[in-house]
This record gives sequence, structure tokens and C-alpha cells, in this order.
Amino acid sequence: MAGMQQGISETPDGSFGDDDIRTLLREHGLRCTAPRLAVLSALAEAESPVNHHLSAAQIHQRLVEQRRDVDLATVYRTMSTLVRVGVVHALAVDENVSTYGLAAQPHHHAVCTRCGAIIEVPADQLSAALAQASQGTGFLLSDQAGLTLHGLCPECRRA
Amino acid sequence: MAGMQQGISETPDGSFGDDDIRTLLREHGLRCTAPRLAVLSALAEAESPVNHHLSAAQIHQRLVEQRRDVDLATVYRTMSTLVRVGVVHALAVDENVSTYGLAAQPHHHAVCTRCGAIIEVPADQLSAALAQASQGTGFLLSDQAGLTLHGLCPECRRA
DNA sequence: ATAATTGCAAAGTCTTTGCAGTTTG
DNA sequence: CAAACTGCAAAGACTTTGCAATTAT
Repeated sequence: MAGMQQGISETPDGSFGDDDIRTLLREHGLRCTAPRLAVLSALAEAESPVNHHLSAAQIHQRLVEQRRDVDLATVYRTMSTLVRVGVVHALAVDENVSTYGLAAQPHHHAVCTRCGAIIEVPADQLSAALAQASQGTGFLLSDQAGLTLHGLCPECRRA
Repeated sequence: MAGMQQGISETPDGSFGDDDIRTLLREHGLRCTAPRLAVLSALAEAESPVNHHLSAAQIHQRLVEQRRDVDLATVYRTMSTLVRVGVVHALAVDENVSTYGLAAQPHHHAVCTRCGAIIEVPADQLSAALAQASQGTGFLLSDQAGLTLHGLCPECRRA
């Protein structure tokens, strides 16, 4: 569990439950269906700074384990929908599998080139530098410019 | 055509030909085969700051057009080999297709969210800021930390 | 001559789509 | 009830792999 989504009401302790998810869906004109609640709560459970992104297969597997079966195709369709409305961010990890995570406050990602861990990096520190650096290119950074850094996570750094 | 690869000898005008590619391959203990020369020259031809990355299919297609047929599977195997030795960088564009480009000087990429153009961004400006920003996380950035910025390219920015 | 590399075809993944049946608002 | 959504199965797109034939050193 972890914290705060964009305009999402949340419980005092930072976690968020079914009701919050329902609100989130309605805010975007989407219907509240069991599959969507299941998928979103799976993502919410994964919301730790490390490995907060899951692949469609991982989401599906977690739901199976919880006896909240949702078809894989539905997972894909749901992710597609949620990405479109901006509730979820897609991220290509190993160039071949997409992973999805709740779109929290603007942040970037650091992928460990050794163990594959995905670490969330708050944007505030980077944003300014990025904006300035990209100015010369005429390129307009999108608000939530999700970067992907590559390197070694703290753990692999030791080994 | 464009410029300078890592430790590659190059012609005075910055372009580089078959001999340079041969040298490049030998430096990495790889054999100089027709398919490899073809694939690498295709990448070299794409080396402009914009859209310098090509997908396996694009590389294959260009080679077919040039009557230098190489099997698609060979293109994939070649890219895999070249990425392993560090001559080429892989980049997932739309989360679902890998694209490949010559590993030139350290640089990052800016992908236009509208037209898909990939623009090369020199690293020097960003590197310092990145190193500093990631310090707090305990994450060790890899040397060639290839970032992927997202936003609008100069052209789409107008439209 | 020997080991690396290729082409071809088959197999594998991950993802998308058609459609009839369900469910939500 | 109408529109949105789902499950299932089939299709698609991209990538990998087995193996015999070819090629570089």
C-alpha cells in the first residue's frame, strides 16, 4: 500500500479502498465493475516505491491467487482504458513487456539493470533540470514526463 | 549519416564506411559477415539526430529495398549480439516494439507523444542534474543512462 | 578444418479483437 | 432498457529457437 493518487480521496492513513476506487472510476466516466475494482486494488497493493509496476500477467496472476478471477484480455482492456484516462501509467521494462502502475504524483522510474526492480523517483528534483536541459531542443516536455533511469538499485549495488 | 561512434575510426567528414564497420566488429571479437555489414550500415544511414532508431522490421525493410536481403531472424540475432557488446542501444518506443540505434556518445532520447519521432538529446546537460537527483535514492546510475523523455517535438508543437 | 553465423520454418510470447452473453446506471 | 463491459476463443504482432547448410578465420 502507499500513498496519494492524483485527485483521489483517500483514507487518513494513506491507503485507499474500494470506495475510493469507485470514486476514481466515476470521475472518469467509467463504470464500476468487479473486474475493474479487482485490477485497481491489485495495483494499489503494489504501490510501494519499489516495484510498484506490474505486468498484465502479474496482475492477472495476483487476482487468480485471490480468487478474484479476471480474464487476461480484460486486464489488457482495462489497462488500456485506464491509461487512456490517465489513471494508470504504462512503462516498458525489458523492451518487451508493458507494466502498469497507478499514476501518482508526477514521478520517474529507475530500473535496475541487474535485478529488474523498478524504483519510483519523485519528480520535483528532476523536473527543473529537465525543463532547462530540453529547452535548447525545441522539445516540449509533457507534464508528467515519465523518465526511466537505468542503473543499479541499492541492493544490487552491494553484491 | 552522422557522427562518431565510441572507439571507432571514422572518415574526416564524420561518416563511416564498410572498413570502419569491419574494424568495429573485430574490436568486439565478432566476425565480419555480409548480413552484419548490411545491418550496421542501415543503422549508420539512420544516424540523424531525429529518428536515429529503427525497429527490426524497419532495418529489414531497408535492406530488402537495397537488395541486400537479410533474414528477419538474423536481424534480431544481430541486434541482440550488438546490444550485448554495447555497439547498439535498444529502446522500447511504444511499449511494444524495440528499436535499435548505434551507441554513439552518451545521449538520451526524447519521444514525441504525437508523431512518435525519436530525437537524440546530448547527455552532458542532463548528466550532472541526474546524478545529483538520484543520489538520495541510493540508486547508481549506469554510465550511459539512456533516458527517455516524453513530450511534443518541435513540429507537433506547432500543429 | 573449426567454430561462428545464417536462412528457413516452426514455435513462443505478449497483446488485440470479434462476438455473444452480462452487468451497470 | 441501452450502453458499457466481460469472458472465451481465435487471430495478430513481434521475437526467439532448432537445425542443417554456409562462411569467416
